[in-house]
Amino acid sequence: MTTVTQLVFHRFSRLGEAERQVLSGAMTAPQKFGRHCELVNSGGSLPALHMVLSGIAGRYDCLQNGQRQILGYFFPGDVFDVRACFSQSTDSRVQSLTTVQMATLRWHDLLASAKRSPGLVREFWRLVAVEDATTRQWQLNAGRRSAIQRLSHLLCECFARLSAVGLTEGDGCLLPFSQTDIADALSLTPVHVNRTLMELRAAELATLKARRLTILDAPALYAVAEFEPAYLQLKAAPFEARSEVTATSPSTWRPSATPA
Amino acid sequence: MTTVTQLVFHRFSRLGEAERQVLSGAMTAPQKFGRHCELVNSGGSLPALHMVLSGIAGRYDCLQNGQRQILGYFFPGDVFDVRACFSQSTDSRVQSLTTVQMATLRWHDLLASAKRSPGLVREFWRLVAVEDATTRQWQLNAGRRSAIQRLSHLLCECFARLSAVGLTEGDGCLLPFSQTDIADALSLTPVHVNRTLMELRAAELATLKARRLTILDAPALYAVAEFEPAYLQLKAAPFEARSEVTATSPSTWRPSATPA
DNA sequence: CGTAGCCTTGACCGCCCTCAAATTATGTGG
DNA sequence: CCACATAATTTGAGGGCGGTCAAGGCTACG
Repeated sequence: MTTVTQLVFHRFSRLGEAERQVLSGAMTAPQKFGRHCELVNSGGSLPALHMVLSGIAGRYDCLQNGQRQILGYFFPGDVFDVRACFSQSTDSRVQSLTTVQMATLRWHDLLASAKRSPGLVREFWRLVAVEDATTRQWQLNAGRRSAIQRLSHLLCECFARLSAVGLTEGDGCLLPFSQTDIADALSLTPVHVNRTLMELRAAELATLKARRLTILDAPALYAVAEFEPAYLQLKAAPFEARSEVTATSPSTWRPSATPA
Repeated sequence: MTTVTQLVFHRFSRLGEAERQVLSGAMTAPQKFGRHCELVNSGGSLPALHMVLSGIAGRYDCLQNGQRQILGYFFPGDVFDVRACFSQSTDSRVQSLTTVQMATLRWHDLLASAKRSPGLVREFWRLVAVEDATTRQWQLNAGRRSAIQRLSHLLCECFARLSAVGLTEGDGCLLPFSQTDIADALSLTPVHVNRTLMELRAAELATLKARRLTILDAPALYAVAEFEPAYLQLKAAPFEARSEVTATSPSTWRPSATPA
C-alpha cells in the first residue's frame, strides 16, 4: 500500500495533500494479473478508471489475420480509460505485457468530489492531454521514421516516463517486456527490432538486455530519435528528474517485483 | 447559412430541435480559408471549438526534415478541439487541405447551456469517442496494412463519413484533396499512392480521378480493407444512409464549392 | 533435467522509396 | 479566350529497408 501512496505522490505531485487523499480514497485495493491478461473486460459494470501500479500494460487492437498493433503503453502511475467514463465506448482492449498490479478508481466517488477538488479534475484532463499527445508521437514515429529512429524514440519515451515515477536508477531502468511487445508497438517485426537493438548497441547509444534498459549516450540518442520530451509534460527533464526523485524516495519497489 | 442548418441536421440528428438551436446559437458566422491555411492559431484567445462547414481540413505534425504526417481528416460537420477546451494544450496543428469554411463554437455559450442540454454534452462526448476510434484505426492502418489495404480503408472511411452528412451521390462523392494529402495520411509516398490508385482501378474496386471518388465494388473494397464501419458510429450503413439522405435534402452545395 | 518461449543469426526476397522526366490539370494575367 | 506558369498526376528504372523463412542458442521455470 505504500507503493500506491508513492505513485500518487510521484505522478500527482501537482496536487495538494487533500486532493491526493480524495484520489487514494477512490481507489480500490490493487488487483494482480499475470502476463497477457485482458485488463478491461468490456462487459464491465460501472464506469471506472484504471491505474497501473506495477508492471506494464498496453492498449492494442488486432487485424483479422491476428497481427497485433500496440497503440500505447501504460506504465506505473498511468491512468487509462478516463474518456470511456464519458463516452461508454470501448473499442480497444488493454492487456498486461508483464505481470501487473492495477487499481480501479470509482468514477462516482471522483465525480462526487469533483466540485471540491477542481485541481484533481484539471489533473485528469492533463493526463488525457498527455496520452493524446503521446499517441500523436507514436503516429509520427510509426509513419515517418526509420527503424532505428522509432526504436530510439520509444526507448527515450519509456525512460522518461519511468523516470517521472521514480523507476529509473541512474542511466538505466527495468523494461521487462519482450522484443515482440516492442515490435508490435513500432510496427516492425521482432527480428528487425532485434537487429536494430544491436545497431543501437554498436553505436553505443543504448542497450536493452536482460530486461534492463541502459542509456549510454542520451544526447546522441535524443538526436537520432528527434526526441522532444515536452509532450510528456514532465516537471523536469528525464535525467534531472531522476536524481531529484531518487533523493526524495528510495526506490524500494519496482515493476512486477513480486507477482501473485 | 442554410448549409450550416443542414449540417447541424445531418451530423446532430440525434439531438432534439431545442438542442440544435443551442448549437446554432453558439456558432459564429462561417469564416473562409484558402488552401494550406493554419486553421487554429495556437496563440488563440478564448477556448473554442471549431466545426468544418465545407472543404476538408487535416490535423498534422511534421518531422524536423519537413516530412508531414497527417493525423486525421476533418470533413464538413466534424468538430475538432473539443478536448483542447479542457486541457489547453495544442501540440498539433490543423490545416485546410482544400478551401474551407469553418465556424467557431463559443465554448462559454455551450458551457452555459450544458445543464439544460445534457443531450448536447453527450453528443460531443460521442464525437470525441469517434475521433479517438478513428485515430486507432489509422494507427492500425499505417502500422500493419499493405498499401492497397491502407488506401482502400481510407477511401471507405472517407466515403462513409461524407455519406453521413449527405455529401455523397450514389456510389460517388467529391474528394478534393491531392494525392500528396493521401500519402501523408497513409504514410506512403505520393508516387506509391498513385500506383496503388491505379491498382484499385485495375481491380475495379474504386476510382479516384478529377477529385471524384467512385466506389465500384463496395463489398470487395470493404473486404480488401477489412473495413468495419462500426467505429464511426453512423446511424446507417454508408450505402443505405446515402439514399435516405439524398431523399430528405437535395445536395445543393458541396465542399469548397464557392471559395472566398 | 526437460521443455517452451524468447532471443539471435543468416540468406533471400519484395514492397515501397528514390530520383527523374514526361504529361496533364489548374490558375492567372493579358 | 489564349499564353504562360505552376502545380499535380503519371510513368519508368533501380535500389534499399525491412520482411519472411528457417535454424540454432539461450533462459526461465517446473
